Amino acid sequence: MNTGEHTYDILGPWEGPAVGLMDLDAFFASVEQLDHPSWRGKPVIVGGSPEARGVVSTASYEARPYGVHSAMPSAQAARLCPDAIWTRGHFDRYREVSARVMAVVEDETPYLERVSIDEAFFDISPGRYSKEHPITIARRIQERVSAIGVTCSIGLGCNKTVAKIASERDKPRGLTVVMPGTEASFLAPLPVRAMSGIGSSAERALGKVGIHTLGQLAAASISRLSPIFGVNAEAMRQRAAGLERSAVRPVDAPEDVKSVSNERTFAHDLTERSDVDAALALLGESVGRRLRKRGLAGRTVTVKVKYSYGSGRTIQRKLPHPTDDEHVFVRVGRELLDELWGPGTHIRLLGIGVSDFDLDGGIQTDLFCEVDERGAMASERRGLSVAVDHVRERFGTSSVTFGRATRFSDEVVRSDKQR
DNA sequence: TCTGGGGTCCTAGGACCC
DNA sequence: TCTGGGGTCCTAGGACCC
Repeated sequence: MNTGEHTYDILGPWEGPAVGLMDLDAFFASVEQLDHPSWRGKPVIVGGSPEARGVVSTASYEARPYGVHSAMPSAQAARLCPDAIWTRGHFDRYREVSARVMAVVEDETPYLERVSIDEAFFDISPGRYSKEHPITIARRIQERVSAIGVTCSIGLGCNKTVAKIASERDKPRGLTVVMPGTEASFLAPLPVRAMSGIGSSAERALGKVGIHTLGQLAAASISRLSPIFGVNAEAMRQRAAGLERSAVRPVDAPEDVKSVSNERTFAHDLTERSDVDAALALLGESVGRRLRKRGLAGRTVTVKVKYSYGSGRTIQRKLPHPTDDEHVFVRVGRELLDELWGPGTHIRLLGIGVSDFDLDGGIQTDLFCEVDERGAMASERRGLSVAVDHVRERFGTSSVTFGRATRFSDEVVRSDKQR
């Protein structure tokens, strides 16, 4: 529990809305420590390998004093903290723990808005669902989450912007409360970058017109903000002033997916077109499997490339019919690649994605099979894809690989093991 | 040994239609 | 015979988030 200026042990009355933001502390690393008791109390880093141009996804609190943090290149993290325990991560397990945590919060209030695997807003305004004091509920959420084996920090305030910023004040295991009526003075001295939605680009643009703090942003004229935020200028000003009123909106994550994609940065640039095609097939397999698992079929195929000299391109094409079959969308992906490929091309990153979903993937795909001139073949291939998915579920991802993808797959495994 | 792998949302221009 | 305007679809790219 925080003992700082924004925490209150004596519960005064709470007037108006109460919104919380729960953030799981060093979540991926904490799950690893939960699952590996011998890793507890030691620096643990979840991320890509230092040899393969990886970056840090999450560093445990034991690793942070060494200067290791999220998004840092793994090579740098390995130099700073040579004794760290490294893992690439176990995302199915993280999803499982996350679901249990979210169920705890949802048990306290049905007004839950999951924003990522380790974060959620919740509305605990007195009288809306429970009459209990918001601070009482927030403390109980922290206790109940701890019982699962991970910890969380919570920010509590009158709206989402305030709750989010408060949650970052005191980690891990912090509870930071901004009492109603104090939000303007809480926000005013903070740098504009503290507010979500303002990244490096907006920060730079605001700096050029002399706006550095949220207080200055709250006091700025719309004519000064419009060139930077466009139609959102008024909303951003309101948020900076502590006046945001956007609702906590319950979202069921699975049905809300807008796109499914897979991309990879290679330890060594790809320079042979045959390797690129094989890589695309392998990336596409995972996309197809995830689409079928969720019952999604999409109409737009996107291919993404980053070249060795840093610049990147995306290119997409709309299909006549939605598909969840990688044999279909990888073939389109290869055609799109023709436009990004030329002599001497060095590819550092390659990705493929499917978006623009129809409501019912399965039925739409069957329609596709009927109208396609090679419909029978497409239907057979689909049966094969589903069968392969089942084998993978039981025996692991590397148990089945198609023709040309095999060579690429071996190379990936080798480079992963160089560490 | 400098920069990942998911995503979402917005903008802007061209094509095309009426 | 020379130029309007609105609407929608498609595509590429940028900003931002965890």
